[in-house]
Amino acid sequence: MSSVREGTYALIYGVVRRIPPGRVATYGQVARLAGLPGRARQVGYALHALREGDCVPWQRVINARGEVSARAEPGMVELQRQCLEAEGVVFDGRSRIDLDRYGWRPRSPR
DNA sequence: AAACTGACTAATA
DNA sequence: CTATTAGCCAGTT
Repeated sequence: MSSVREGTYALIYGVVRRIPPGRVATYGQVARLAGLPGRARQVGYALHALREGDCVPWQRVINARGEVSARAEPGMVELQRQCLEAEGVVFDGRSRIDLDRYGWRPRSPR
């Protein structure tokens, strides 16, 4: 069926799940790919609502500046960074990721 | 049902 | 580079 009126969050999770390991996507990019252009904020809120066990690689979503966005819970930023580094993503001296190099490019040869 | 709450971004100064 | 402004929507209380 067309028009499966899933919650906005479900659409977002669907996109995030497609981000391959070792790659990152920005909130705005995820929003656009989910068919929700301009709703980058909602992506962040959706990820915040995630629970363990949802199998969504939330760690691969970062902000447009190429950095891990600040979270409410302390320690989570470092956790996210560690998870990404474990996938091979490299942070520069200012804790930023080179989107030009690690940004996910859908429909593009790996 | 109204108010509150948030893991953002792009443009401008 | 930082600060400010405006646009954004849905799940919770």
